[in-house]
Amino acid sequence: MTTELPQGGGFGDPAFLPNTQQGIRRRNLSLVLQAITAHGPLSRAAVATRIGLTRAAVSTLVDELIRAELLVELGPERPGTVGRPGSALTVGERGPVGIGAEIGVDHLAVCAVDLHGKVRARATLESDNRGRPPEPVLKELARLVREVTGASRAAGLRPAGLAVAVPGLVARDSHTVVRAPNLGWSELDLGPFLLDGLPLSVDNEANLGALAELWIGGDPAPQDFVHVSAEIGIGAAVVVGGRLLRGTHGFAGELGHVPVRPEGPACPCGGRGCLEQYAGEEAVLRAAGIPYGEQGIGLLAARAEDGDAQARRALRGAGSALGIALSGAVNLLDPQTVILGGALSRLAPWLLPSLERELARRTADPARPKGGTVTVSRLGSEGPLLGAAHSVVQAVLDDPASVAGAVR
Amino acid sequence: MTTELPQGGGFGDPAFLPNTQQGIRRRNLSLVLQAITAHGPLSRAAVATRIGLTRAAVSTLVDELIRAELLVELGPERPGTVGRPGSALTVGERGPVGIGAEIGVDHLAVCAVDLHGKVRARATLESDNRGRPPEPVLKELARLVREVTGASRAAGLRPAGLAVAVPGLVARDSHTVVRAPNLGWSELDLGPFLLDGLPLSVDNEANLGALAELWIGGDPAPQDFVHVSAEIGIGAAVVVGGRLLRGTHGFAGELGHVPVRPEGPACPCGGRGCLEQYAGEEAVLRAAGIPYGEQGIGLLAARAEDGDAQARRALRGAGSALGIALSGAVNLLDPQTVILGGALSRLAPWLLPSLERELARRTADPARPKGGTVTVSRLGSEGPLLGAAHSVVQAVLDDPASVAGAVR
DNA sequence: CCTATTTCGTCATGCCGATTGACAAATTAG
DNA sequence: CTAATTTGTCAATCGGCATGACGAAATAGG
Repeated sequence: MTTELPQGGGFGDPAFLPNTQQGIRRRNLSLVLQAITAHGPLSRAAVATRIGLTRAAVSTLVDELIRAELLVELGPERPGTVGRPGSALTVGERGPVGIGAEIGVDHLAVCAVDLHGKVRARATLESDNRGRPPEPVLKELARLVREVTGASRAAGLRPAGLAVAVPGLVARDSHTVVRAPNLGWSELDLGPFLLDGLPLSVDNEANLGALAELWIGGDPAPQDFVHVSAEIGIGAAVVVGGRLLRGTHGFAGELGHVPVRPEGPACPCGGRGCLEQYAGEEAVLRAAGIPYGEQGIGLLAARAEDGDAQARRALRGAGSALGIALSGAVNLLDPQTVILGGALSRLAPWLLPSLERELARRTADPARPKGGTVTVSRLGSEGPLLGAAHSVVQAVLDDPASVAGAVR
Repeated sequence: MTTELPQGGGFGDPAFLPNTQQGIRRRNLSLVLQAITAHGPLSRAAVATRIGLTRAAVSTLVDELIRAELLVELGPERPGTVGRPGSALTVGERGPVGIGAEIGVDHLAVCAVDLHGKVRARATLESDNRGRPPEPVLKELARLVREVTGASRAAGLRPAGLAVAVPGLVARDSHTVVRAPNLGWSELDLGPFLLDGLPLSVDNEANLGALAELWIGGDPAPQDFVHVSAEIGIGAAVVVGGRLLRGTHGFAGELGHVPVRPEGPACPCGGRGCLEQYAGEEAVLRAAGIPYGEQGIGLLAARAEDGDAQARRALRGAGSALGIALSGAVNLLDPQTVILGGALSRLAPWLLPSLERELARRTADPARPKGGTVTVSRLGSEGPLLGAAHSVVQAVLDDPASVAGAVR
């Protein structure tokens, strides 16, 4: 029998540490490192007051993190106030990096992100992966990963883990893709292809895209939001208190099947009038008079930009439907913001007016300050890839001892 | 400047403890106590393996908790296996109690709950509080509180705090009722009336009702659920990972204004076709041919029980609308269960069939095991009162040191 | 019945790690 | 230039968990 508390799995879900001496030490290392990554260069004294420890205690923790190359000393701060200026600490340029990978329907991408959140290396490969057998795709991806890890190591960086974003459902705490309809994959264990020494985690791309918003989406990054993307169907990811809500069975975020008009057209899911029937890729393209296919969304964006009335009408309709569905979510969750990500960020200019109108009038509670604001992701289609890499970085921040390893 | 981490407010939200030696001690005391309250009588060894500490460490923690009268030793366990049997520990009968109070539109109630979750004392007063000025109501409530605390002390119990459930909106981390439409109160600070030595917290009754389900609702209690109640409007409380989701502005759970039919009847909130227009008290009573008034719900339940066709039809319709709105929530959140609480639990027999039908067909994802199950609260209208008392108990469990105080 | 085995609770000891208090260093205020 | 303030570090201390051994209390097996 082991502990009863929530056992973290995958990256980004901090593992449970018992309150033993070593556990405390590890947590304190994490607190110091997180304080410094989150709030720019800080002195030891500033860290100490922030996390509630004494300066002396922080000093020893910082020493350990410096030895592990996770922190570097920048030297004396600009003295602004009375007293001896502190010595600024920041995360190292030569420490660990997280490797993120993305398997898209028409591309493969890999990147390395350091503790600063900066992309330090990347590799991309255009290739139509729809219906292709998994083996060659994964071999190509493995090659890209080796390329990026090689470049990272050459730059003095240490890859700390690999996270893969997949357009499909992934079994919790496993490397197995349960089903990825757009790729035509199912029940596929990625471990054999990608496990070469690096810790591996696999997750859904919508989840990772949302986590990217949480970690690098804004300044300050929102902690409670609904992130809507439309890569496969219409997915939403709900982040509450800085934590991704995955749902009891891992199916949270099925915004596409929220009812918009209860007696609307039948949906393959068994319901009627689901959001996907109004704002799904297929429905919108049909309304815009564009054949359903590979380049549909790009074509739609181009036509809307050109002022094509039919395309714009289609997007207005989709925006209204999204607004209706999201007003339910906003009423229920009262999030800080709603973020349009993925392909939706490109279409946002034409979706937003009708979306915001519906949302505003349906969430105008007498006591509510104002209807939740809608923002457009700055990350766009980069979200899942960056989120994957950052999930590895986050795992390092959550437990620096695991990567500092046997450093003295 | 103090710490940056989430600072708990009110009961039930564990305060942040820094990772100092004392902080560890306090957390470990809490872990020991929580393990024992949650999982029946346990031996020291069982607790140790559960929380990941050594038996020796647990021994000292248990000693401290016994000195504080929070734990008692029951003596040797029934030996079932080889080895010396452990000494069973359980929470004391003579320790602290949480005092819960409820201000309803037609009654006042106060109770005392011990660490076992048992009600040890209670006092109730029927009185129509609609539109009554707050002062006399609160004076009566204060009298009931004194009655219950007095009875508790006489029984050797120590009241550890007072939590008040109010049918309205409460400002976060304050004692101030922002507005309680059914009572006709607004901007009222309860502190002056109820602060007599006991720590006070005030919260919305729907929130406390949901927390009651979390703490004493079932065996095992669900950790992720949507709790629907219909005391003022139609409120829902979302519990995720054992934590109540309050929303950025504290307005989470406004299920009543989730759109059911986007072009339906106008709602005072500014939207159209909100759930309240179909399943709100006023709408249902009108559909059932019952005048809107004090005893409306009771009358409705009675008629439905008698087989009144119009009443049953009204409830069927409300059930469908609830099912549609909830299917949105279930698709988005993938909760373990949906709980019908408060007044809805009385009406459940006639709401459930249509509700479950809508819910099942709209959440039948190919990959989803089954549509979320709907359960009816066992607590019924007792939920908020019990939840209030339990929120105090929970605060004790979260930081026993705070109440153990200067014990040796 | 008696012994070996297993598990429990406790004790003395040790060690890890945070706290305490003091100090030199580096800055601003006056 | 002095006083005041803040920083980082050091030595000493102390709190608190780990370790290992012990007696106690049960079962298993001959």
